[in-house]
Amino acid sequence: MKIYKTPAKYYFRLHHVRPRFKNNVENVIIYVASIVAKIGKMESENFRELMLTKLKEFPGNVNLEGKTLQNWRTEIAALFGLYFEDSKFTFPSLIAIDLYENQDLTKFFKYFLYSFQYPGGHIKINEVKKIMENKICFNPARYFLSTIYELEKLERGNGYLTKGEACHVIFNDVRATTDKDLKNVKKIASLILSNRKNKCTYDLAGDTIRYAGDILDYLVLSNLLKDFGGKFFLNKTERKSILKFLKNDTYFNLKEELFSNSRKLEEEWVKFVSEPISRKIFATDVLAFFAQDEKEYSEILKRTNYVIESDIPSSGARTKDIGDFGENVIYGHECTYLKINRREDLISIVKCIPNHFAVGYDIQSIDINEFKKYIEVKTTVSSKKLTFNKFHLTKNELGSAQTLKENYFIYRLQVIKGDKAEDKVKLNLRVINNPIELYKRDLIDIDLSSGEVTLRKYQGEDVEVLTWK
DNA sequence: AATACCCGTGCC
DNA sequence: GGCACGGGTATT
Repeated sequence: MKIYKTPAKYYFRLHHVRPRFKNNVENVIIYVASIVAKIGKMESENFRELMLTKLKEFPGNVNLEGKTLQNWRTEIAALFGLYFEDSKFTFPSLIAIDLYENQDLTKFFKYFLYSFQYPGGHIKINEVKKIMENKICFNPARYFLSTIYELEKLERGNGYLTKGEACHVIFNDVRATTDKDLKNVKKIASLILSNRKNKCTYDLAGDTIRYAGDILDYLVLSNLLKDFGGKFFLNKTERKSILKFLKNDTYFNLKEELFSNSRKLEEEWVKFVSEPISRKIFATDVLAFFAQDEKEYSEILKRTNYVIESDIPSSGARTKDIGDFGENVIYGHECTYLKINRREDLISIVKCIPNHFAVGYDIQSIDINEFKKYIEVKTTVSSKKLTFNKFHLTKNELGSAQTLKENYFIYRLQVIKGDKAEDKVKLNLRVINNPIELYKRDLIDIDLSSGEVTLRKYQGEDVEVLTWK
């Protein structure tokens, strides 16, 4: 057994900020994005203080040192670009606002990886200089995807990458990291194959493969790769997004003046990272979570009236969109509930209300005792189950909650796609009835001016999502 | 001197 | 073996 080492003359070790919340990255990011998006523009000094307070409030952080919390604050900003400062104020980035508005972590990781590259504003200027001196111009997600794409061609569809290969053959080898136009991908792929043929192993110790491994993990979170026991394969239902990555030849323009101005560098970087968001180049196709391959996916697509394997009656909404998907699932849930309880006569009363009516709820429904229900559906998309306990109600929704009282319901639906290839999509539903009453009884918090709801003593009622059989 | 990514080290 | 705390250390 030989250990493959990157040849010394090609070796250049790249690094990025190691998040100190890897196992909980989705929860932390959605928490921070919600805070900064809600604050908007704020004087930097006040913002820093507020952010430290909020990070201390994050579950498990009460006893952390001030130094550690400062590290959280700055590293979240540096790596994920959720906010940036000018000389006086701190602003939320577009990537944070988009996450806050759409509650879609899968999409968030696509945007993050689409732009994440070297050189970039996520590391210190002296590190950037070293990277420039070595002529590195490297978008790791793009390069990993291209390599797997090439391996697929070479191996008749059986293309995958391991963390060791990603690190030692790509991430730390300048033949890959200086390969701006992907001219060497074929050679890199062949090298990986010859290493496999020669049964080479890789040094997997601790931090060595940490950085490249993180990128592969983020690619899984963004639904572009599937992890089959340490072998990372392209997700066949995400062809369109993968092709966008392969075609992405935009690199960060590191102007000379940025070398002496770290704040400006950070600002330009966050702008650059957010730019694809303003062009809205990614959207999450929830149906893609339910299929294992393209064939299954196109079958699901054909049955546009249905979601999952079940025959949920459709509201007629476009089921590919997350918000519409959530409404559709809840519509099906309500109808099924009536059917199970032999009140099929009431099903025609269940209706989705188009958004432009702005009534402050998504679905009007009815219970078996003919008690009217007005339901606002809040949908999130993530890989792991979120413990996130904050959500936002608009002015209309708050108004409806106030006037409709016990008839008003919030259905919080989590679409959880999993992070292993064998994982099946799970739906998790929590129901909150009459939020204003819960607020008056001090069981939940509602900031009436911003509409932010925080679940505290009361976390909502767990309900099994019903599917039409 | 303070700040903020960097990263050694110990813990699970 | 992977991960995160909090000190390390280069930069502001």
